[in-house]
Amino acid sequence: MLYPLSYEGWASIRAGLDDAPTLAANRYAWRLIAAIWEGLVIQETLRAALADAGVAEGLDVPAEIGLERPANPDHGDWSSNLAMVCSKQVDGPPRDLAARLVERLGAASIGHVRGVEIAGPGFINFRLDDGWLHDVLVSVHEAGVDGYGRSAVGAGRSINVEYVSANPTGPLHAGHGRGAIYGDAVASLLEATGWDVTRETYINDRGTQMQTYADSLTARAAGEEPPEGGYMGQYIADWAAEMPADADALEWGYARALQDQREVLDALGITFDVWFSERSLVGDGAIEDALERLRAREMVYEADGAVWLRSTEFGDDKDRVLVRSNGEFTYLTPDIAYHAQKFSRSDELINVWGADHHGYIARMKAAMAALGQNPDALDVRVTQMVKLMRDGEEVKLSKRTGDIVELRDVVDEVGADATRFTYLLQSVDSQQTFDLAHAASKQMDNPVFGTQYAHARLRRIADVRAAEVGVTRGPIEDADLSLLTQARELEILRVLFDGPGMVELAAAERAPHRLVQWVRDLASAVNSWYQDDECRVISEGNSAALTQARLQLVEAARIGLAAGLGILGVGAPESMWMDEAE
RNA sequence: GCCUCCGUAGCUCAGCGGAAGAGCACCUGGCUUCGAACCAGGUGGUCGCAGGUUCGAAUCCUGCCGGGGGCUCCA
Repeated sequence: MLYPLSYEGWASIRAGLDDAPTLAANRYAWRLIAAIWEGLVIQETLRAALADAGVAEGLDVPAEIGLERPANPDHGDWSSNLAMVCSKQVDGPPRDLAARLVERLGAASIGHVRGVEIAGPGFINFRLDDGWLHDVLVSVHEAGVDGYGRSAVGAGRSINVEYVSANPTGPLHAGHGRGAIYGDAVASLLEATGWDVTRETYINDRGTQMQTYADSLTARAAGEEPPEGGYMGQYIADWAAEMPADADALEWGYARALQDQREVLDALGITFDVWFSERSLVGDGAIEDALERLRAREMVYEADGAVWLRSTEFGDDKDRVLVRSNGEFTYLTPDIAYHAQKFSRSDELINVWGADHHGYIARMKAAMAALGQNPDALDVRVTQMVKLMRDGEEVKLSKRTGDIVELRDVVDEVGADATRFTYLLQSVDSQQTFDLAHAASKQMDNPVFGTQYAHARLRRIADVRAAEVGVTRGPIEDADLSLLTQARELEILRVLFDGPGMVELAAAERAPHRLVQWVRDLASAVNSWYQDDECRVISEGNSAALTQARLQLVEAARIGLAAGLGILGVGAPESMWMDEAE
């Protein structure tokens, strides 16, 4: 590993590992070791130093010492709130405690730290030399596109991510798209952090809506209007025209709808490990088994000729019917069996549902609790609605479905990468306005374009421009990275430092938009750097060593963009010339 | 009525316990130089309102106001 660790807290590592009074320092020593192992070490070095200072000051040091990179450069490179958090433990204002801590810190020599100061209500601000950022560059190279941002925090745990789960009675619409791409990105984030992930979708291929769908197809095939309450979209007529005269309308229509859905999902790069058929639960008696388990636990009762689940005992508003008085299951019952089955395959479950299913969460969690499962191991994520716009006007109609916009139309109009990226731009907690024209735009005001463009620019420098002047990037060990001193060069490295933490955060929060935000930040840093004459990679005024150092930076930034986009399922193009893109 | 999401710059939205942000729009400036499909600078905000918790609240809690969604022996 490439970190010349000058922090003398190493002494405390050796001395303190079995020294009970310095348990806190001990904990930080181990964290420091782990950080060195993972390559990004500066944060834990500072934490270990702060922990030592705190322990020496007699403080009960918190398990997670607050340490962040302030947005305002006046506040230094790193900033800690330790003195404020611990001020209750001692007499006097936080700034005084901070002063004592800083004094103790000064005694140690901490790698890359040039100065420590107290600011505001008691922040301890560290100023570092640029070397810590050059270390970042090396670690990015070592990780590469396939390793950068990835970690093992979820290792050893399995998780099932269920998304899309649409009725096989027609095409997917734009609302499905949000859940589909969100679920897929969450699955990728969890994979990137070491989880054993199953991507799964549930097919509601049983029940009354299938018969309604079949009746609608049959009616259209006979040249009639669909029955009352039937499916009215133009696609029904189109598909009916394709349907062979002797086909079973339900089975044929089922296959047709599934094929249609699969095509769009394929176009978006979404593939499932498991397509779970609701019917299969009937075949293997899983529904009856689940009911039996609930009965055995005395979680059901009969009333008014129906079978009820005591879901109110687990926080639901009301008890829920499992078997109607006419003897049929409600929608809930097979779904309970399905979730129980998923729990037999994975440690944890994530469901991605549309906002209209929000009210369903409490009863499903209650059902899991009634079965003896931990309801907290079922994480239901709800995606708020999407409104489609084009040039400021709402788009409501689709060619085939009549009343809703098909996902296929979105992909056809803006392309798969832009569709994915645009859906992922915002938190799924907020309603989204998806402007089709904007998402397809080939200008910097479109974040998709700006990000991919940044990657293409880097490729152009590294592959084309360097070759034109007969330069190739050598081994990073031979590069003098200390030549990278320009503000915009260092800014790229700062953003690259944040990447792995952002992936971890985005995975933990199931919030891909956090990673999107980071990728945009990196692209923005790259695009600014690119236009800066002081940062030119290929230039007559540059020494060979400077060119080499900058080529290493180009590759690191490229790795960051490609890895981030890769986890999001968005392409990192080598070129974006219009004629090549079309 | 109950549950839930949202309310931050003119617009679209991040930030969700630590020292108010981005893009667009608007104003100004920059192409004989790695792609100006670009870049830089500037204007612009009592973070819906009122209490509370905290050394510290856009961020947590409570109540209200405004908007979306849901409350079915539908799926």
